Amino acid sequence: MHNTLVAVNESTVSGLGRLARFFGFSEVMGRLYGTLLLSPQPLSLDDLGDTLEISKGSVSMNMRDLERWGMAKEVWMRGERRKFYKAESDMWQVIRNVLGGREQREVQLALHVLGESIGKLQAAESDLSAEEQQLARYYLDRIADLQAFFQFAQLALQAVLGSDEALNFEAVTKIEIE
Amino acid sequence: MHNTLVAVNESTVSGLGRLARFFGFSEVMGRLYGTLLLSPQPLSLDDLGDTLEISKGSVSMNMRDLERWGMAKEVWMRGERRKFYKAESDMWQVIRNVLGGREQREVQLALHVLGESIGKLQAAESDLSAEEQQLARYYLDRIADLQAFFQFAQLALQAVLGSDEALNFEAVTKIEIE
DNA sequence: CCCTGCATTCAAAACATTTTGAACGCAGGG
DNA sequence: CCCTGCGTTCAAAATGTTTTGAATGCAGGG
Repeated sequence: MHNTLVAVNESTVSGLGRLARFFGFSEVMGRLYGTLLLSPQPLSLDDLGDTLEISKGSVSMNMRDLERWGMAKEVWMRGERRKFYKAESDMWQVIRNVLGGREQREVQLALHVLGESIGKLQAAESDLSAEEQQLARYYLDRIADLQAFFQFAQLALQAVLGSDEALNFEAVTKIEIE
Repeated sequence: MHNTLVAVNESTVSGLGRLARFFGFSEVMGRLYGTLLLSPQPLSLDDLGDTLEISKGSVSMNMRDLERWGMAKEVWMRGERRKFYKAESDMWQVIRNVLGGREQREVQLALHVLGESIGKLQAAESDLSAEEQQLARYYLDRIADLQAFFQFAQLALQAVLGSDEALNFEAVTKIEIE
């Protein structure tokens, strides 16, 4: 195949590997996604393993993750016993999958823990010495800052996730940070 | 110290450790930041090492990173030979430091590489067989999608970074994704 | 009901990252 | 000019993660 096509393919695949790492996925996942994205035809697990020079086992496991995240889909090829995959090429869909799954969970967990901490500190107030009360107030201030950050993140996520086709930033234009 | 204060401290510190991992930093960085954030007084390297039960070397290296990212600052304590640190408690400042440094670099690098790929494909077009030309067009479509994603990310980053005190999402309300 | 061609699993190996602590360097005090 | 107390460095060790490939499972064809 032509030089240029190979070079562009490689730099795109490794760029997507990099992007995957950046988002906390494995690099191989990104490379598999890139390979599928640049293939007009669906590819089998063997195709993918041969192209990227990784073992069957690794392909299998990483493809499972790609499917879990909605980044690739199985395609049935008539007359074929093997599994074939194609990339989910709607970027915004992929982004929504990731944000709506992992990131949203993180934010909600954080807000839950912070809320609990505030509750505990308020409930314990009468048990505390004067010195401890002062520290408790200090903690409450810091925790309120963290809470504001995560609340903002939650609103931003909802703005992205709340739309069907496109992102809707108008929903967050109202947010004010003092 | 009171039970509740200890518990809240621990859950906040480990939550910030988790958040740090999430953003691609080391967990210890997050824990150091959390410890400083919840301390009304600046802390020395030894204080930090004792509190978190990590070695001097690790404290030293991680604090260097925290400083590099503008998450902690050195504080001069009169009559003290040791270094003391306090957390940068303005969350939005911290966020801008991280987004403006690491993330922005990533996005710009990606846009650069994608632009180069497009250029190469266009320049090579006349060298390609009919079949290769078809593939090149396919590549150009996929790459244009990636480009749109990163351009969007760039605009979003600029909206966050362009403001002094607060975030300004109005700057991105105009963006349309088809 | 066996055989074949795949996909999946998982323990071990390879690899990568983080942590440690001993050695070193440096500044300030005496 | 040495001594002390601290910070930093860095190679080795500990730990964590990813990859591999042999074993296993499973479905469909004959």
